[in-house]
Amino acid sequence: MTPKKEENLMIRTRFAPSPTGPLHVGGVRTALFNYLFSKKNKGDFILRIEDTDTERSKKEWEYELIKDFEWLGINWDEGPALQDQQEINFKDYELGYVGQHAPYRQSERKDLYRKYLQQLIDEDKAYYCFCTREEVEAQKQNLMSLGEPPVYRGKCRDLTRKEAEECLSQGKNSVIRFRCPMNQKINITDLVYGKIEFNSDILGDFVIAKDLDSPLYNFVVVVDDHEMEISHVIRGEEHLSNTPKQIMLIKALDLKQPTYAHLPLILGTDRKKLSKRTGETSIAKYAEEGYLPEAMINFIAFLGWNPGTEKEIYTLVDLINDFSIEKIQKAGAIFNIEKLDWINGYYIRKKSIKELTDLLIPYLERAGLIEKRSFTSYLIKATGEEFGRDKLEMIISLYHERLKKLSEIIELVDLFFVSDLSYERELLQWKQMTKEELIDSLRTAIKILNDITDKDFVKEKLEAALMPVAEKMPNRGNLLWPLRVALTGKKNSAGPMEVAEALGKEKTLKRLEKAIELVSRD
RNA sequence: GGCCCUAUCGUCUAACGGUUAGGACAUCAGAUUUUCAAUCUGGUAAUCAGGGUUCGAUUCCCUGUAGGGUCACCA
Repeated sequence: MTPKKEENLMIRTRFAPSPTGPLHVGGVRTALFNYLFSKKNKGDFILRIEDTDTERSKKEWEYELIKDFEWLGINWDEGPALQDQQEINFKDYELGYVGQHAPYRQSERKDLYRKYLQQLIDEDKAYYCFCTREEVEAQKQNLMSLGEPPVYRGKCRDLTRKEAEECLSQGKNSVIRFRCPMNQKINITDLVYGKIEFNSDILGDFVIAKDLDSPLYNFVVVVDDHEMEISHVIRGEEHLSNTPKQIMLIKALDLKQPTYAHLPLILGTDRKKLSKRTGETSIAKYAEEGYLPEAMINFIAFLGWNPGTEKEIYTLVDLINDFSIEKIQKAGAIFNIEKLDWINGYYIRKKSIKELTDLLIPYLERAGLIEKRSFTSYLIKATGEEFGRDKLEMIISLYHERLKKLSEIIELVDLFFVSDLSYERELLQWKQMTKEELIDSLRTAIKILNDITDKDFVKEKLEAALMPVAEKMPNRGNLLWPLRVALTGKKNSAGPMEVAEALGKEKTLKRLEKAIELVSRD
């Protein structure tokens, strides 16, 4: 049992979420930094499920959380493991574990906690408290109004063991409090914030368990981090004020203190801790919106960290290579969605059309625009037409550079999947064109396009036929703008030739006729 | 209120105590365009305030100010 030297040097980090809701982007950042730090140092990254709060913890959130990390491409060396690699759904969800310290779910480690809890009680370092919540709350309010630290200074501290046992046997409601030593200096050397000193007086006798079988956060975290041999605790700054409590427990239990690194908060636009009030916080929602995992990783990594160079496009692997804890910022960082959009657009542009198409098909299907027919063919739901994968890729390529997030594809390409366009006739008009000029322009376009065979109905050929005529007009827009609007029904879109090609000759001409009809109508 | 943390363009940030305070996003202008996007070029824009220390502070120290976190039988 004597620890080997290598074990002491081993870097082991953990992310310890509680499955009480959707995974928060702040949680992702914490997990990411733990992951990067461990991988950078050839160490292990552990995922531990903190589900001691049985009221709020749900298996379903745990499942979602694991799926989210799978999506992000962050994996762990120890922790819950999906039973098989297959696509699973929540109904079939069952956990196995990988790693030497299983189980990794706190609800399954009760025996362990009880042992440590009992030890503290036996050594009189913890005691039963029978005060009611109301009493404690009133006391706290009173102390706050006096400007004193709002800590527990109750009477149960001095109960003899016998008195306590008596109350217990009477079935009185109780909690277990840590007998926190007074007037002790607690020094933390935080890897991000440096030296921080607390005085133990501000802690009071905090509650460490509801009963022997229901330990609470500050206690279990200490036990588990020790049992799992965590070397570095990297977590959000909101935990900084919990750290002295945990250190006091570590001392009482005579355990080894891990190294701490607290991460600055991710802020909303109101400069407060990011919350639903000021922006979307759930990583799954970002995935749904069509942000790419590599963009999320890249963006989140740069919230409170930078490599110190001007490079800012980073893959997960690059991040592992260049990550260093010294470069972590001390001040909170606002979650700047504009920059995220830019990074996401960048990664979208880096995708091949094939990859992008694969990513986009589910969005088109969900929007009810298309339906998959076979491996390479699809159905336009509005018209019943069948078309091939190559056509789909062609359409998507037109919008490759215009996409900031995947979900935007719908409003961009819907024009290819509807039978009738609807738009205001004013939109057809380019600059100061009269109604007659407009009709004339559309007729010209029809005439030119009609002469082109189906086979030659491709961008280059269309350009060759249309452009010379357009050049002769007072302004190219006189011909091209009405044509483009007639085909797309939109103020902004891809160019008219490529849209015409994607539409095909028949639909192109039909839409031009419709446009003339629309303009002529009185 | 107690304790703790923080402070450079609007935002994310760079700068051995010596730089015309740099970059990116956003924004503005120009180029390119039938529109939008993409791309290229250029511009606007910051050291919270006051004291020290120093030949010299964005940088070190103090005070103030402003923001934030936390004070659960949640994590």
